[in-house]
Amino acid sequence: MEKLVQHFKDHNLRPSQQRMAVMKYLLDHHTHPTAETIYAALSPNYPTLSRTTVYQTLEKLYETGLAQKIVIEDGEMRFDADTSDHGHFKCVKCGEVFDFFYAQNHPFPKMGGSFEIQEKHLYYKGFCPKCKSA
Amino acid sequence: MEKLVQHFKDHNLRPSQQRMAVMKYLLDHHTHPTAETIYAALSPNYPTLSRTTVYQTLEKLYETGLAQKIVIEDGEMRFDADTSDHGHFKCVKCGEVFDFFYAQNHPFPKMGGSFEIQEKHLYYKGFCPKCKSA
DNA sequence: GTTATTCTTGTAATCATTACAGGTTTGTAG
DNA sequence: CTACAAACCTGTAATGATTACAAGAATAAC
Repeated sequence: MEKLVQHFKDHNLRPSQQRMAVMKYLLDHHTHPTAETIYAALSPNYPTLSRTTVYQTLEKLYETGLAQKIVIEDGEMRFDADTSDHGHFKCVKCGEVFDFFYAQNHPFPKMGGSFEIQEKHLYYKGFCPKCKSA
Repeated sequence: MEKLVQHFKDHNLRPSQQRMAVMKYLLDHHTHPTAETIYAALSPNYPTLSRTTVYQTLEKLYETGLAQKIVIEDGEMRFDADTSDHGHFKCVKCGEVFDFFYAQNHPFPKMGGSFEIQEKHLYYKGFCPKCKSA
């Protein structure tokens, strides 16, 4: 937790209640939540919390590298505090998003020319085990 | 073109002027356009064309396998008539989306458990050669 | 303690996409 | 050829996630 506070300070961000709460939620729930989900979850404990704050906080977390944005469906931006190299699987039936991991040195297609890659995203869509058998 | 007409008929879809025009646009322009882009491009030639028709048509093309949906940024659904296995690179500066291809047998991470994968999406974000040098 | 900066809040605006209802075209069967 | 039904297209209105904005609150610096 101290590392979190320090990370915020290193980026000229204050470790406010709201920011810490959002970040803690992301660290505790590896469910790739949307801003709305986080807002709904925190709202009871932070009655004055604003949706806008959640959105702004998530954007800051993304900008400073504490979280990654996951865009699989249009109009549904999810966030993940695990910024390590991994992929996502979204079940088209239940909507749940699963992580899947691979070797650090897994070979990914290279790009010809002088493209400068900053982010790499890999995701699958289909049926999760539970929905497949149902 | 006859194949197109046949494909439509095979899926109980009529090869209407509008559908053919949208499909032709996708085949002629490998720029991963959005519905709005296509609408703007076709509108002059089809003055009565409706945005809704473009949206509905693209959805049909997706459903019948004539096109794929590309979601990289939230709120920006793009379409690609090339449904073969390939990745996309989006330049964060100019916004252009580039294709990149890889071997058919390129190894992709497998998923443990009994997940049923229907779609695979790989994309990168960064600077394209032009924007990088600028 | 005062002042400036950063944060948070709530409401209003945006904008891509979808829902809907009515009119139009196309295919089919007599 | 005619009429009915199904599929289509259109325009407007609604939706819903996200962002803009302005004002008040908290925090840091001096």
